[in-house]
Amino acid sequence: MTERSIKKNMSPRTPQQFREIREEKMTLIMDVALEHFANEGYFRTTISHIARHAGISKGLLYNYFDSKEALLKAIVHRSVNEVYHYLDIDKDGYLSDEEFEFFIRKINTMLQGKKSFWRLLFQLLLQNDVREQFLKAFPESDSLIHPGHEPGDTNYPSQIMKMIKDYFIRKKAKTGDQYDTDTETDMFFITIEGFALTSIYSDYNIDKNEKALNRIIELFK
Amino acid sequence: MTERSIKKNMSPRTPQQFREIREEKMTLIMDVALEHFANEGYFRTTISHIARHAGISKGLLYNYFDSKEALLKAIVHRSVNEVYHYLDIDKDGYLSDEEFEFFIRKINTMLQGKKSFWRLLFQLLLQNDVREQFLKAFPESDSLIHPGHEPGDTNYPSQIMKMIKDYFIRKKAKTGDQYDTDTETDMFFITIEGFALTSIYSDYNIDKNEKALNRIIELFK
Amino acid sequence: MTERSIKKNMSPRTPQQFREIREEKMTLIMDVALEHFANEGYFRTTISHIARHAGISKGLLYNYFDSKEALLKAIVHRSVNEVYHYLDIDKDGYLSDEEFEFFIRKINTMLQGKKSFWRLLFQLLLQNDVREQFLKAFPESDSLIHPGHEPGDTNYPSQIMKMIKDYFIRKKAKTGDQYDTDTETDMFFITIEGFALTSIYSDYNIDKNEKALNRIIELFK
Amino acid sequence: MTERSIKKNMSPRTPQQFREIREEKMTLIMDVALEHFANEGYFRTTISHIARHAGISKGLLYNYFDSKEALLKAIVHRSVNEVYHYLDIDKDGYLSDEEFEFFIRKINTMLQGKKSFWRLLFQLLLQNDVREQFLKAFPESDSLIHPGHEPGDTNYPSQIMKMIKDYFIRKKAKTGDQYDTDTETDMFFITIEGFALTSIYSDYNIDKNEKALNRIIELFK
DNA sequence: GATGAATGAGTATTCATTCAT
DNA sequence: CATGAATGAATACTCATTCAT
Repeated sequence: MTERSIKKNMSPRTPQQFREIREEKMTLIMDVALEHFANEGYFRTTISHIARHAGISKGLLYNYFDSKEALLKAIVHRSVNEVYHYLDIDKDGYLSDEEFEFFIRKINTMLQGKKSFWRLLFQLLLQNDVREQFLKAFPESDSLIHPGHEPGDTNYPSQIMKMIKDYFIRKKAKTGDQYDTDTETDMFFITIEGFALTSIYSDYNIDKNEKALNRIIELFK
Repeated sequence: MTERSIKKNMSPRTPQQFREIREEKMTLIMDVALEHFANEGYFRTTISHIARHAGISKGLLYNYFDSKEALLKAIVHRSVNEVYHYLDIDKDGYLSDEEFEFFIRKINTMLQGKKSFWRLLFQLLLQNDVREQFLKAFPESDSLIHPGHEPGDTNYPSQIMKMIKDYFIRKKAKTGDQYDTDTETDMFFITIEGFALTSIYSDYNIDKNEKALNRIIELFK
Repeated sequence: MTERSIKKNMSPRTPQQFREIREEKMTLIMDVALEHFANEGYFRTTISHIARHAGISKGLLYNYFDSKEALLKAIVHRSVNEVYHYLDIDKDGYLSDEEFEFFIRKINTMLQGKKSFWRLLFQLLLQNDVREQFLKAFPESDSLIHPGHEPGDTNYPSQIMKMIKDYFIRKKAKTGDQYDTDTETDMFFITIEGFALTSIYSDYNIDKNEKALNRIIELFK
Repeated sequence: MTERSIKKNMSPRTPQQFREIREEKMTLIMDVALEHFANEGYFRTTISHIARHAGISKGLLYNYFDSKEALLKAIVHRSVNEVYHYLDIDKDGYLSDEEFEFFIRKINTMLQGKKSFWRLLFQLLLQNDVREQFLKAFPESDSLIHPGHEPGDTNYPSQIMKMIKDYFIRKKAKTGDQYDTDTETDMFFITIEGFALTSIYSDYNIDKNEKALNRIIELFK
């Protein structure tokens, strides 16, 4: 009995098992990479570093991802999709009055649970050329991140932007408030962005976060 | 008398002239570098690239700055000092009611005039380790950038934070508003940050900016 | 069965194999580097040069050694350890009369076999600052290289120094010679050093070397 | 009266004064350079460093010396000439019995007074290729440094070597000692070299030096 | 699937030397 | 005579990526 035949006798993995191993490893790699990309920056993080911290070899990493950039894109894709799914944006694109507060709280939960990702995303988007590429790859994410960069934003009303704007139009009609709906929509995004930026630091105070969140709801609901 | 014979006056440059040359070149280099660091990111910007765009040799750049990182630090130092000076924070540390609106508009002017710098600074500060170094180097800048990382902010009341808080305390006393002053201060910083982040993109709409600015003043004044 | 199908056995290298490859390559690099460092000097020897002569890429060299200086240090460490081991200094630290001649001949053998290393070491140690570092790294080697820098050598009697001194004390007692033992020890080291310096040139005459060696034994035995 | 005419009125330097200034500066530069070359090594010492420590500009240094290598050569030339002159070798090339002890003491004085130079020279000569160049430039210095590298040294009997050998021939004839004159000459050079190497460190003990010196005289006189 | 040795193109950095003033 | 800004060729070092096993 050769050594080889011994190996043959060990219960071979099923295709299903292979797929599971693959996905587990990919997730592991992406998690480790995200953490380092976010904390030390994409360029300062080396593939060797990621592989070592993930407990695998560089070669294997390249078995899963074609390149460092592909890894980055996979991470962004994954998280953006999660965000979309989580925010339920595709569903009906309508934000009822009852849903508004819930929506804001959802955003907060999302931020808290994925601080690293947001830190990374902000870093990337602040580089003009990366940002352009990103917007091409995720045209829908535009207003998720920054509202109205396009000169004349009515031309590119992304779904989420439209959803919020509709909310403020209805609110104005109902309450008789005198604000300009476009500006109010912008203010809402500005506030959310400021809130996001402030809260994605690991050492940010959780109490302050909650209080600010309540205040935001108070202001815009 | 030919131009050549004029040149023949071989009197050496005075120390003053040398100083001027130095400062001019350093400013040039820093300006060029900032632009590239901000748009393409620190790591993707090469020293060769900076030198070429500044119209000098790589060697000369190293005559003025010890390393790429030293160049980055010099840029940050310069700009932070300018900001401090511009915002006049050291002067009296007191923000009268009349000054409040003026202060916000000043912030806006500052942002518009130094978009590249702010884009760079945000990128850097989003990296946790860089941010720690920065806070060590500019302890006072703490709340200028992000308020309240310290658990219990009463322990580290930076001057600008204190100045704004005092403003809201007085406002509350005067108007009888029922807000929590700490939270209102935080909200102010959150809003300013969101506003900053939104407005530092080169393609950001100037009209929207002005409207948002007015709304912010309306909300907090 | 073609050669190709044999190769198709894709079993990965074992850790043992990896270790062997590593050690072989490190030895190769160090050998090549030593030769060039010794002959052309540390600074005039470029990493590219070493890599080319070792038949590897620069990158690989840096896979094994962190820097050019680390490579130099590794070489020195390796050789010094070999010398220590070869001279058997740690063993009993006692030099019997019978062993004395053998000891001198051993030194000669060691010099002849590692001329490059000694040429390099002498070069390095002649630089005061390098020498200080070296003495910190190898405190025991002190008298191996140069005896008596310390004012009052009784305070720092390194093992080899002590061993030789003891020999001359015994010799004096036995023969009734009237020399000062400290001075005789110094003279021995001085002579050995002069002998070493003279014999480490590749073109040095082997006959003269043998004659001088015999004369040294005659003088000090 | 223009500024220029004022300068004109200041007593202009005479050609003689110019020459003196020139020589003073050159000496200063060479002294500073030698010190650094010896302590930190030729390659680690930069021109900027030398200029700064000499209190002059780099440009001026190049006014005096064509290149870094030219500076090194000038230093070596100067010192070798001084050594020759000091040892009085050209004079008659004859070393009487009375002169022998004086000669050895002279060597010692020379070593003590120019430690840096000797440290530098040893460093240079230990590099095989530099050594070759040196021997071409100073053929006479050969035996000053190392005796008998040439295969069959009778072919290249340098003056100093011959002088010493003659001394030992006479000594043998007079005393009836049974040594081989060639070997004794070699041993003398070996001992002097070892003595030199040991004593050129700044921290070498002066007492030990004196004792060793006396012992050498005792041994070879 | 898994490993880490090996590559090489790229990048920061150094420093002797030149030159306008 | 004197300065130090300016150059550019050389060199150390990095790191994504490939590949044999």
